[in-house]
Amino acid sequence: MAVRAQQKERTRRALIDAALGQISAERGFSNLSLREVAREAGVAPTSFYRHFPDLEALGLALVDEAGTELRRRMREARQRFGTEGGVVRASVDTFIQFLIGNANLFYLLSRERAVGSPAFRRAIRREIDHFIDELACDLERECRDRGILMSDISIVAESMVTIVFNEGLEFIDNKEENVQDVTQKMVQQLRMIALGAEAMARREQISPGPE
Amino acid sequence: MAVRAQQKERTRRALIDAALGQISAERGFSNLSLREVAREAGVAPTSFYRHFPDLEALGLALVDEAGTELRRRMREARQRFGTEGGVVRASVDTFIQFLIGNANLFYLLSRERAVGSPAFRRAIRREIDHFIDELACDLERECRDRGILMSDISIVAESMVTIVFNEGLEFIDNKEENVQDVTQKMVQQLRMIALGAEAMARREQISPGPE
DNA sequence: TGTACATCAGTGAACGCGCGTTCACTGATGTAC
DNA sequence: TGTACATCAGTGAACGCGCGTTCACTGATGTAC
Repeated sequence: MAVRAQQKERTRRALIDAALGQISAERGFSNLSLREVAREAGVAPTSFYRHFPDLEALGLALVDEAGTELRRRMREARQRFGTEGGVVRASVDTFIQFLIGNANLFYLLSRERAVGSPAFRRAIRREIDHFIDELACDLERECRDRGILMSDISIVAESMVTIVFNEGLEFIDNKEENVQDVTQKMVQQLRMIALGAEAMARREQISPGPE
Repeated sequence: MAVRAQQKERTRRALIDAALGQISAERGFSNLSLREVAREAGVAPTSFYRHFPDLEALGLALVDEAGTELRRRMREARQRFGTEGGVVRASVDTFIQFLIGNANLFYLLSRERAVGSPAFRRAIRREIDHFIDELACDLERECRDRGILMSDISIVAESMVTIVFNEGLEFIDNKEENVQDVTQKMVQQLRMIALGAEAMARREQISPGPE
């Protein structure tokens, strides 16, 4: 059973990698063709069906891979961090490394979030929500450790992720920008949000009721 | 010369409207087909070429229309505003009205920003930059009027637009969310950024040099 | 106003092409005894 | 260990389809005199 299963897995990977390799600034996932993917993977078009019922299923596999890989990187970063500055800076650095090394996985999570079949969009949204939750969790811990009060941490995390995804997309789109500048710009925007959240918490402490 | 030019313009509009009408949550601009657009517009496929050299040219026309329409709306809002709260709230309301009434134009400006030909992406980026600049201008005036100090207004404006585009995209994707909730969420996030920018300006006043 | 010619938006037929999907088949791998 | 059968990943031929694009043409509108 081992040999056959291994070979099957190898072909599956080849299909996934082929699809991933064909995504670019010009072509989104929805522009891929089954035949082209199979060709790139070095198998007959019909072989595709031994692994996925259709292209959408492959898309879901790609989204899963993208989310898993991004989360893995961030988890690593979290272990490194503590020694070299706040969560925010460490996370931004890791994130930028991710999008440089895995531009196409990142495309999948950011650009394709709002186009395609409902299942596809839902899958991406789930990955992003995951990502936001983990950031919120880190932020909460950081605030507790440093005695900072912040308002609505989950919204703060959401804003931060939005900013970082957007800036990241812009970065891999214009190759001329350099890493330091993007990092700095992201950090500045995130700091602004963090400061805003603290200011908001302070206000709420003074007058807790709205209006 | 009048009749012929009018008829030509009518057909051109029909093509533009047909293309716009075929954009949806499931299909981006890059998934449109020339024949389908022509069919929807009620002309022969070959007629398309009397108006645009290819689909990309039509895409550029759509982007132009989207940007122009959005700017027109915001300009109107700016005249209304002053009586009923800050720029931020007025802008958010107008923006939400725009994306409800022109979901497909909004799709074009937000979702398609990072996919397609370089010229296409550049055109969209230009429209968004326009939008950011106008917001920055409003913010600057508002700050001056109310004696508020803010750091890096153009970055503030950029963050705000990013947040609002992203939240807007999420909103038209999940129809179940209601307008008040989205408005409130957007305003909260924008307020956080504004407060953060003020806090940053205060810090810079105290210790002007970085590091 | 009438006439002769020019322009040009819209057309239908035709092209070659790549697509997704089906089907029956092959042959290596796996399993039972 | 050897044999007979089952499984199943990968295949090549074939299908019908919609696509983008070309071409020569039509006939209404526009222009010059």
